[in-house]
Amino acid sequence: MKNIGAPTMKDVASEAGVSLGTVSKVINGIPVGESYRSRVEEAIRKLGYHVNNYARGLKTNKTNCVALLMPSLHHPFFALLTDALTACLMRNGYRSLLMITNYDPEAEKKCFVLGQQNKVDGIIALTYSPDLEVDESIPLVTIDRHFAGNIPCVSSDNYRGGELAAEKLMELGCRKLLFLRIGPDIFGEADKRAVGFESACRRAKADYHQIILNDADTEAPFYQFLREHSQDGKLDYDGIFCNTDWLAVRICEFLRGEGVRIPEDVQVIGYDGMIDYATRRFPCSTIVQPIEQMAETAVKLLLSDQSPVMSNVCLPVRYAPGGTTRD
Amino acid sequence: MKNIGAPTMKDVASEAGVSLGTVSKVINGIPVGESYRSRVEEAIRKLGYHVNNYARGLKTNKTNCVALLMPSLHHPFFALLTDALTACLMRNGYRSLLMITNYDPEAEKKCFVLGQQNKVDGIIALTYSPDLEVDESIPLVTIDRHFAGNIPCVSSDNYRGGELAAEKLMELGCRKLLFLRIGPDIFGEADKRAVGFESACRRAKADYHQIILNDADTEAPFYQFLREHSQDGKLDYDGIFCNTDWLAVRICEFLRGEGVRIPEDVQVIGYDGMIDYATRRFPCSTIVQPIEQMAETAVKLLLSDQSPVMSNVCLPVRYAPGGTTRD
DNA sequence: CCACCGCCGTGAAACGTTACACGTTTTCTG
DNA sequence: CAGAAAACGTGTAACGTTTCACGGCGGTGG
Repeated sequence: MKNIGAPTMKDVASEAGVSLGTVSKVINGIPVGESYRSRVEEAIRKLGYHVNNYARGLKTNKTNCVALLMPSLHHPFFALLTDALTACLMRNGYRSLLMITNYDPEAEKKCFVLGQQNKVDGIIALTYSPDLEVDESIPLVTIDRHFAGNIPCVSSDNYRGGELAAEKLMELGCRKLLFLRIGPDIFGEADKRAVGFESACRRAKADYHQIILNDADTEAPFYQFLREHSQDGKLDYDGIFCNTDWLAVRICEFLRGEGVRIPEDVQVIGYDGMIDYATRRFPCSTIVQPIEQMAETAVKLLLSDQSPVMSNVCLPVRYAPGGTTRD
Repeated sequence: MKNIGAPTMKDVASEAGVSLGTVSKVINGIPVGESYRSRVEEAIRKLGYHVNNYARGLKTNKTNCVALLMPSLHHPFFALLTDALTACLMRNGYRSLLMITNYDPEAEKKCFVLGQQNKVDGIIALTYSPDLEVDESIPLVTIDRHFAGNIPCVSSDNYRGGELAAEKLMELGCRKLLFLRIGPDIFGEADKRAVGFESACRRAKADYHQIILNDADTEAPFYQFLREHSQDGKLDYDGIFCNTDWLAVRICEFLRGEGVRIPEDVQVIGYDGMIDYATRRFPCSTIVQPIEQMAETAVKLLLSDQSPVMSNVCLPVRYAPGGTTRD
C-alpha cells in the first residue's frame, strides 16, 4: 500500500469497489446508478481526492486556463482590469495565468510562447509591441489594441471620452480649457482623447491648449506651465482635463498649494474612473472607463467562438463628478 | 498524415529521423551528439514545436506554477505586490496563477482547492480568513499573516513603521500628533503601526491622538474631526500619520482646501511607499514597505525547501520624504 | 418464450511527456 | 591489438485522466 502522493482516481475506484470509468463519470456529472454514485462520493471524501488538472488537460486538450498579458500593475487601470478579468474568468470556471511584460516587446513575445506551452484556452492581451505577429492557433482578444487581421479588440470610447470632458467643462462654465497628458500612449488609443477634446472645443469655439509629455519622468513641466500662465493666484485657464486620474489629483494638489481654489477658480476632470480603494469614491471628477464591462466583454468574446462580425467592441464611457468640478 | 493539432515530440522525432528519447534529451538540455542535436533543433524549428507543459507536468509531477492568492487588486499595495511576485516568479522560471478572493473566506478556501487541482508547486497567500486550515501537501508562504503551525510568513516591520513615522514627525518639529487609520486590518498586522506610533509618542512624552475607522465607507469622520479641532484655519495638530498613502493624499487635499498649508502648518506622513506610476515619485512623505524585497523573499522561501528555522521574515521599512513634510 | 434493445458499468486504449534499462558504438588502456 | 569501460541512442513503461467499444442484464414486444 503506497500512501505516497495524492490519491488518484484509481485509488478512489478501488476504495469504492468500482471501475475507473465509473469514477470518471461521477466526477464529470454523467448519470450513474445512485448506489454507485454515493459509494464513489464517499470514497472521494474519505481519501480527500482532487482532480488532477494536468492529466485532464492532457487528455481533453482543454485547460480552462487563460493567459493575461499585462504591461504592469503599477498603473491602477491595469490593476483594476486584471482584477476584473480574473474575477470574471473565475466566475466562468477559468483560471488566469498572469504575465507581466513591463512594456517589453521581447517579454511579450515570450509570453505568447509560454501561452502555447501551457496550452491555454485563450489569451487576453494588452500589449505594446507594434509588430507582434500573432499565432492563429490560440484564440486572442486584445484590449485597447487593434491588430491587423481578425483579432477581436475591446476598448472604450476614448474619442468620446475626450469630447465628453470638454463638453462637461464648458457646460459647467469653463471657457479656457487645458488638456494635460503624460505617459506612453497605447497605439493611438489614448491619443484619441486629445482628438475628441480638441474637436469639442473647436465646435464650441472655445479657447484650448494641449500639453503632451510622452516619456516624461515627472509632471514638473506642467507645474512650470501653470505658474507661467497665472498671476496673482489667478490662472489663465478655468478648466483642466488630465488624461489620467492620478495626474488630475496631482495637479489639484499643486494648484491648491498655489492658492488656487478648486472647483471655484478652476475645474479639473481626470480620466479612468479610478476608485479610491479606501473610500470607494472617485478622488476627482472623471471620465469613467467601464472596466468591469470591458473585462466581461473580453472574456465573453474569448470564450464564445468569436463571430468575426462583432470582433471590435467599443464601450461607452461616462462622466462622474468627484468634487473637482462645480456639480 | 494528420496535420491537425500542435506537433508533438513524436512528430519532431520522425521529422528528424531520431527516437523520442533523443528529442527529449535535446529539449531538456541533456548532452547529445552534435549532429543529432542540430537535426532535432532544425526539426523543432521547422515544425514550430512547443513543449506541452501539461504532459510534462503530469509526468514529472512538477508544474512550475505557483498560485497567488490576493484579496483584491484595488489596493495599490496588493497590486504592486502581485506585480513584483509575478515578475520574480517569471525570472525564476515559474508561472503565476492569479486568484482574487475579494476578502471572502469561502473563496479563499476554494482557491486552495483549485491550487491542489492544478498541482501548483506552491502557494503565496495574503488571506483574510481567521480560521483557514492549511493543507500540508502544498508548500505555502503567507504574507502579513501568521498562521498556526510552521507556515512561513513574510511581512514588513509594521511596529517599527509606526514608530518611525512618529519619530520623524517629532524630529521635524511636530509636538501634537494624530494617527488616522481606515480600512480592514490584516490580523493585527496593520494594527502594529498604531502600537509603534503610540509607544514612540509616549517615549517622547508628546501629545497624540488616534482615530481608527475599520469598516468605514468614507473618510468623512476624519474631515469632521479635523474641522472640529481647528479654528481660524489653524489646526490643533501639527503632525499627521495616515496608515496608507491614499488616505494621506486625501487628507492633504482636504486640508489644503481648508487653507491649511502643507508642510508649513501641518506635516503629513503616509504608509506603503506607493509610487505614482506616471511620475515615478512618492505622492507624499511615507513609510516605505520593501515590496520588491518582500516578493523576492516570499518566492525564495517558497522555492528553496524552507528551513523552518527562518520561517518568519520581517523586513525593515524606511522613511522617504515626498513633499508633505519639511525635509 | 425468444429475440432484441437500452441501460449502464467495465476495461483498455489513448493523450504527450519523462525516465530508465538496455544495447550499440566509440574510446581508452595496458 | 584486444578487451573493458564510457558514451550515447533507443524503446518502452509509466503519469492520471477521458473516452469508447464491449458485454451483461433486465425489460419489452411479437
